[in-house]
Amino acid sequence: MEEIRKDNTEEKILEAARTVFTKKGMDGARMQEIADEAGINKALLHYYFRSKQKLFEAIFSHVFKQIFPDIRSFIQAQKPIEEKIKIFSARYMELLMLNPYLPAFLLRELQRDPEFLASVIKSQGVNPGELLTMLKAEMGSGQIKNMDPRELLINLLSLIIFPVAAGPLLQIMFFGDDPDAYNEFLTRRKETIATFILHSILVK
Amino acid sequence: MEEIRKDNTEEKILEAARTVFTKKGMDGARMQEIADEAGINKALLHYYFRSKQKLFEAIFSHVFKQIFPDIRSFIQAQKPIEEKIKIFSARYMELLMLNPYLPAFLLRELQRDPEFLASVIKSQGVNPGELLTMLKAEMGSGQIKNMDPRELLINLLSLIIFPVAAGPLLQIMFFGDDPDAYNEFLTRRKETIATFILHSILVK
DNA sequence: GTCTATATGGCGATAGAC
DNA sequence: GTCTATCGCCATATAGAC
Repeated sequence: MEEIRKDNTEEKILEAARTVFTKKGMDGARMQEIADEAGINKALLHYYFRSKQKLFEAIFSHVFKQIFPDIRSFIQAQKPIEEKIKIFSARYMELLMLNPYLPAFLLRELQRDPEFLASVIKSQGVNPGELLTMLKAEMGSGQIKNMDPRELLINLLSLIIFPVAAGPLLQIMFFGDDPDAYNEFLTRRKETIATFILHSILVK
Repeated sequence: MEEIRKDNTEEKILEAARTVFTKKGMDGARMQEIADEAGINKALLHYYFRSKQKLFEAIFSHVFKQIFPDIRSFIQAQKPIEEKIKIFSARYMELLMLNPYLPAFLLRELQRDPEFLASVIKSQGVNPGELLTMLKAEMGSGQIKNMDPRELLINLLSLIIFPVAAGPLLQIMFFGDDPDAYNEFLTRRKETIATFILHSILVK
């Protein structure tokens, strides 16, 4: 259910703020730069959003919603666990490759203001419980090895998110600073991550 | 080979700057806060390090050296690959658990100024080539499955680094915001990461 | 709603006494 | 080497015309 981005000023501000904040972070972003990006002036930013903090919070909540999307749309309940993990990896990698700044942005800001993070989590009702219950059920039915489902989920998230978050570094160190080569590597991972995980958890 | 931290002013500044910079980042850090942490005044910071930028660069280089430590001290050449991976995981996790701010700090700053990052990498002569060659040799001798050694290494780093970098978030979402529970989880990973990896790559 | 002009505060950096 | 006092700039935020 995609929101329709209207061509009004508020939407232009939100899009500009998203661009600048995710790249520079709260501390590094400048209201002037956001205004330039939106093609307006600083005063108008304060007219629509009272302060930089308020504007940031709007962006953060939106980004958070995006990076913790509705899990049910990823994982259809009737498919076998192999399929679920394959689909989840591929879709999530695609999402991050389209928004490569998001992971590092989130990691940065959750360290800067953990209390605000906690409030966002609460207000948005993120419930990993459902996902963990599904994994536990798969373990109970003998499809995959018995383990702490949190560990499995965190392993999966690590393999997907870290290579994007650390992209600039890994690209330089392992791929001769060639963006195309690194993007190909990330694209391959859409499949290899699932393979890698499944080799570890499938009951032989 | 640990440097002896002398009790002189320069060392006090470096330690204070490290504390503040790794927690707040370059943009969020304040010279006043560093001075307070060091028990001196702002002017003295500029006396020892000309500018905030210079002080930051000193800290960044030091931290970078720490997080890309001499690999040879981790991995003794005569041991089997299973042992090498176990030792590497455990030692690296210990290092990060003692310095939980480092991963997020590095991820933040490498995005802020990729060119400075590249210059640090060059000047410090980081050579993952040696490590990749070792992995490739293990594959050639049939110990582990044939794959892109970069993929294996990046998977290993992902599983180690991400859970620390995203610690504050994962702790809230999966561990009832209990720091002790989360630390126990990380401690368990010192072993489970190696197990997880080895299940995927060992030739049966 | 949108703009220009300006107030207000904070921060990096320096001057200069000791 | 270490301090106090201060400069000068820049960023957020507001006042007020249109």
